[in-house]
Formats: sequence, C-alpha cells, structure tokens
Amino acid sequence: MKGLRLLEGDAPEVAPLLLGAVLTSQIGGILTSVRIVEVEAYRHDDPASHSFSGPTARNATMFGPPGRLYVYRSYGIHWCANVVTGVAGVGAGVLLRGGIPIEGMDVMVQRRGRASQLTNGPGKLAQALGITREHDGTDLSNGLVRLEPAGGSVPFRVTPRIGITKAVDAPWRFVADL
DNA sequence: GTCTAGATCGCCT
DNA sequence: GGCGATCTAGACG
Repeated sequence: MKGLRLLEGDAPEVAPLLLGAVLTSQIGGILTSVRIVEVEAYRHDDPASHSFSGPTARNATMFGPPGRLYVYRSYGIHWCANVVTGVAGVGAGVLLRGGIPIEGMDVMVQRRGRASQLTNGPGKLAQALGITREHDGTDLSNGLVRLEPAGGSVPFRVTPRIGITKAVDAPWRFVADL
C-alpha cells in the first residue's frame, strides 16, 4: 500500500493535489481530523525553503523519503506541519497552512483555547491537531498522523506565498475555492 | 474592522 | 547577535 505515491512529484505539482485531502491525528489517543484547504510548496532549490542550504538537524526529515511529516518550530513559539515530497535525498515539502475541522472539534477548541479560528493558519492547524516536534518524521500512511488524499481534484486558486522574505513572487500557494 | 508589538527557539552570519 | 514558512492581545475608531 503505497497510497501516498502522488507525493513523489515536484512540490509545486504535488501541493494542489493535497487540497481536499483529509489529515487525521490520533495524538493523545484522541481522534481529530481536518480537510486541507490551503498549502504552500517549498522546493529544494527555493531560497525560501528550510532545505535550501542543505540538511541540518532541524530539517533532516525534509531530506528523507516522501510521505512523512516534517514539523518545525516557528518564531520560537508555534509548530508548523509539512508533508515531505519528492525523492529521498532532496529536501522538498508542502506546508499545511489551513484546514476545515471535520472531527474532534471539541478537542480542537480545548487545545486552541478558543472556539473560532481553529485551523486557519499553519501554527493553529498544528496546535489544533496536537502536532509537535515529537511527531516530526511520522509516516503519514500508518502513523499517529495520517493523510488520506482526496478522491478527485478540487478547484483552487494560486497566489504567492505568505510570510516569507525570499522568492516572494513564486506562485506556490494553493487555496481551495469555496 | 485596522495596526502594532511582543513572545521565544534553532539556525545562521 | 539577528532573524524567521506565526499568532495573539491590546489600542484605536
């Protein structure tokens, strides 16, 4: 069962395929899931990517095989979750920026400490699902965090990415059309 | 609704 | 020592 075969492609091609996918977490023994509606692609030769300057202790997971979860600390406070794409040895991935809660909303409210804006940002999404550094490297096909690609394609919009200072014009942010 | 500052960790120069 | 793939609270209107 190589269900995540589609992740082997180039990040900007794979990213839109993740829109509509269902991300499920069983962290803490509690089931929470969201439908992915916003992502960004980060290529290995992309100055905005953590992998651009080669492997480090932090980004090692990005250089591993595709289909794993890459988690990093953002601004010293938040956790952000990515799906590793491409082939092993080449650091590339897709940042999960936003979702729509499907299951476990009550738990998300508890984890987030508020009842709205649960998963509409990378840090918030990770917090709502309970994802931290401990889950870096998790296999998304059979781990505590799993990804189930959408059956069909979803209409989406393309824009430049958010919150970066390099390669700001690359149109590699993908948002599902509602 | 808008704008601004502050929190705080790992990596890089 | 500086800065970032962020979010929040508080100020203002």
